Amino acid sequence: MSVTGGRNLEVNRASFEPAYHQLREIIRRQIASGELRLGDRIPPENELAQRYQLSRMTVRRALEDLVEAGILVPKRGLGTFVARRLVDAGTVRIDDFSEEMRRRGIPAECKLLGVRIMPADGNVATRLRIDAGSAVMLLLRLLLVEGEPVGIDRKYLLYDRSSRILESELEHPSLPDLVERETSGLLGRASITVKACSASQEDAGYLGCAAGEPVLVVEQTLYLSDGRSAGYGKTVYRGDKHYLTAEIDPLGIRDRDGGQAEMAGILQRRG
Amino acid sequence: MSVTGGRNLEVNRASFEPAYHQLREIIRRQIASGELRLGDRIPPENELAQRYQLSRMTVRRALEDLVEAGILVPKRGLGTFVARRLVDAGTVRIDDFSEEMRRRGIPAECKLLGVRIMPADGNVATRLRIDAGSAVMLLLRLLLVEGEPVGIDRKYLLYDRSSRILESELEHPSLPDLVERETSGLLGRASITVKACSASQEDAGYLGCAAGEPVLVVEQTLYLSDGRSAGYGKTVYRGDKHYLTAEIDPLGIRDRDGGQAEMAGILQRRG
DNA sequence: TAGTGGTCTAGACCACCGG
DNA sequence: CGGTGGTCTAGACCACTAT
Repeated sequence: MSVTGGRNLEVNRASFEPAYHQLREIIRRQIASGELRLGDRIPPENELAQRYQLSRMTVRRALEDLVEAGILVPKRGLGTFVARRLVDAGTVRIDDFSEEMRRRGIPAECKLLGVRIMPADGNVATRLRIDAGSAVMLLLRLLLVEGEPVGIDRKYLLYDRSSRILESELEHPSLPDLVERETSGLLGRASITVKACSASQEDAGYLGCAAGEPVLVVEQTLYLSDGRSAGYGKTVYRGDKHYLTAEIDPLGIRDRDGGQAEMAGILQRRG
Repeated sequence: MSVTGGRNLEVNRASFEPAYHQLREIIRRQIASGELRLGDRIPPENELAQRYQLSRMTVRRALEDLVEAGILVPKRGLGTFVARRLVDAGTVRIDDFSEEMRRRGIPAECKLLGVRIMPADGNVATRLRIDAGSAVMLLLRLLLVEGEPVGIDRKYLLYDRSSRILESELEHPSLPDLVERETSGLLGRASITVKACSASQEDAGYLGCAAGEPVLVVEQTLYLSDGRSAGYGKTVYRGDKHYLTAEIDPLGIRDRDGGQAEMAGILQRRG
């Protein structure tokens, strides 16, 4: 209680928690509590080093994480400032259905309806950059929650007759999984789109709804490093049964529990 | 041409480009070219330091960026490895319409249709965690591309009669913009959902389509650090005229032009 | 000019992991 | 055990910014 007047404002060098973790959380708490306000300049790195008895490199390591998270904004020659905007836009993570449901804690199943070798139609051929009619492999899966279909998933791969797909590996395949198993070459780039459409007659049949009902469509195309396409996936979700969601919480306010800094993980991925 | 046989494999200390930038790009190029393959172990940090005549801390600074991007995976006691999976899921950035169109390079307009003080209906009241019927402020904007409406945007704010909204500031407001202007307090957390719905009669009128047509709905709720809600935005896009999209390109393969490492920016945000 | 962040060094000790 | 990455130090020089 000597210097600024708060608690938890010193770095405990005896702790197993790295010093830069501790300093990072101290600063984060100072922002969350209002002790540091949006747009404020924080003390210079040298001052923080003196204040907390750390080397400047260690102080920088602490600030680095907060800068990466968009919470601090360094300005050369001027100082480091608390961002004026902690929450701006957001990002929605696109996972394969099984993964997403696991993340959300919702019990879900995937039912493999079939694996077929078939000629590519126009859309698939365009996506895979092959001639229409070329042989492609299709994996068709029904996505269910509580036994009710919520989505129908199609994954198309360039057909290579030398490959052997193991049935046992098809339970929860993500598109990258499949492509990596089927293709030699570096999987380097991907493209994603999310849109709203009307359910086709065929999809409505799978989904147990009427044709024309709104569906959420997530498409993913994967490319190899040489520019070739490697795989195309299209997942069609019933609009009334599935949605995408994300939480943005840069200061870890939701998870605050007064305990030690176990919320450090929040910084690791911005999502 | 003394050591490993490629070009561009030395760090030029006379360059203005930081050494860690150069080493990072060397390693990235080695992965993109196949010289380093997925799952490979890269040389230990001490070896890289010797090889490129850098200190170990500088080597670590170079690797740090690649680890953050998910391209390298360090394992304590074992070494640092090229990730087996460079492209897994992806993230779709959710921007305000104007921002998103600017990013995509599509000319677009926003037309403010009105600002109203009105009682909150059930949905809005729930989102803002207030009683139904409480006064809220609504900003209604029509989103257009080439003069055609593609979306209708509603932003709801807790109404504070002490505030003065300037008409001139309402052209391209994002929800965080508005909330910050209207609310005192730290804007600390946000929640986003993306779903497919049928156009309501009212929205169909704005969008120039039939009621029941599929629409893409993006909802955003902002919270203050004390847990109160601060703003709720709902943007309804014509399903046939607007979609969300993202490109994932961890190795910068799309942008490679053979020139110097001007593609460094790719690492800065995973998006 | 003085102060700031950006980069870099040449060490150090540690925890972890395989053999 | 030896090698690896994780952390940390106490300096250094630089480019940038404001005054």
